[in-house]
Amino acid sequence: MPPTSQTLTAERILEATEEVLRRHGPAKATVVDVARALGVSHGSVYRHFRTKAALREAVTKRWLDRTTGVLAGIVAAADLDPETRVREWLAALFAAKRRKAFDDPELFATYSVLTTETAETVVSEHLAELTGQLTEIVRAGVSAGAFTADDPAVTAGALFRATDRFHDPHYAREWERPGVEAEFEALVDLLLRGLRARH
Amino acid sequence: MPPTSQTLTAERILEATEEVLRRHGPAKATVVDVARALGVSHGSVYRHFRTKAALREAVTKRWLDRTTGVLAGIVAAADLDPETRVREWLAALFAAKRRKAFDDPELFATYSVLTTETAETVVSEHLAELTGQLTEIVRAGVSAGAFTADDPAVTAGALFRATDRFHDPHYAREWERPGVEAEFEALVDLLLRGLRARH
DNA sequence: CAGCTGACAGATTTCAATATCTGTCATTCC
DNA sequence: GGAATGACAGATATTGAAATCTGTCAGCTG
Repeated sequence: MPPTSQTLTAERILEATEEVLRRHGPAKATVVDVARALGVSHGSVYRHFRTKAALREAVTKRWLDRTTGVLAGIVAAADLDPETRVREWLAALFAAKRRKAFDDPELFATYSVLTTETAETVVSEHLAELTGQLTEIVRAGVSAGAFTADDPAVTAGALFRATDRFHDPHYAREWERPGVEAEFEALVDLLLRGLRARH
Repeated sequence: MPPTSQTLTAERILEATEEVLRRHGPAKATVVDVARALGVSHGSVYRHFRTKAALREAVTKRWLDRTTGVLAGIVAAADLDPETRVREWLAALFAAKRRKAFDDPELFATYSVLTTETAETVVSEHLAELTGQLTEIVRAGVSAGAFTADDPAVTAGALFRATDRFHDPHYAREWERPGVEAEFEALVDLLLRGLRARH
């Protein structure tokens, strides 16, 4: 490992951590490994992250935030009609998760483990942000008269939970089974029928 | 342990196995323990179950079937209107799972582990039976003109998956959080709106 | 003097020897 | 003779000693 004599930043540590996690998996990735990969002593890593848990938490948050970013675009697309936006947002969420799980199964498994062991707050903030985005879309649909929803936040929560199977990593194995696409479509159809305002 | 000199049946072995699992948990429950509890040699257990896996599978099936039995009653109640039947069936499923998880958390955890390690077929047959029951109710609702559903089996599948969070043991921790009841109601309301036939 | 190092104590993990368990089957028992 | 036993081989789990890791901090370095 080259001693890469740049200044040591939190960002560089996170990159190295991700690399170490990819190489060794969550069980065997150590702070010493991360330090070695950066060509520094492990004491230096502790200057930027108080504990190993904090480091893992930060790298997990980074990973989760990447997905959030992708979806933000659909929330912003206010020109589309409400139904299409809900449909596309849910489809994009499913597609994003599935792509991650399929493209690099080991890294996905690694982060699945991290999300279960990491502080509750990181994950629940991630989920809160996602349902927040969905609430935004539902609210716009209600304003436009396309949807019926007493409380958009509650309804968005229901939509999000109803589609758990298609974004919760716990179900990742199911995502490659044939027919999932159809199951997803059938569920979203049902949900959108329930969401539609009666004329 | 008294040597209980009754004839050794598969049923008695299953009862003893459940007891041993309750006492020792899934990781430490051995066939030798089961035999000891029955006052027989472990060779006798192997006369009734070819492998330890088969024994665990049988005891798991027994446990799953108990839930299925409870719900069958609601399917049979053809006098209720379709919406009420769907609502009550889903509520009964949630209630049954939640009761099991709450009344005896350790045994519930034990069986949660067993269902993940046990042969895929036992669990998927259980799920198939449940969605079968739900299909029955949806089909009756369509016949009565109360529901719209191109294919009742597909729709029932969507309903079942949409409510995963409220019956999949993986989410058991969520079931004691305050507000779950409301979340459940909101979701079922949304689903029933989607299911209703347009007049 | 701000950032980094490396030695250190206590916690955790690894590893190999030991003990227990699974599954079989020749023999015993009723 | 049908059911149960218990000794056995190979597989799996447990244990405790040694190695590694986490987190701290006094001191070095540029």
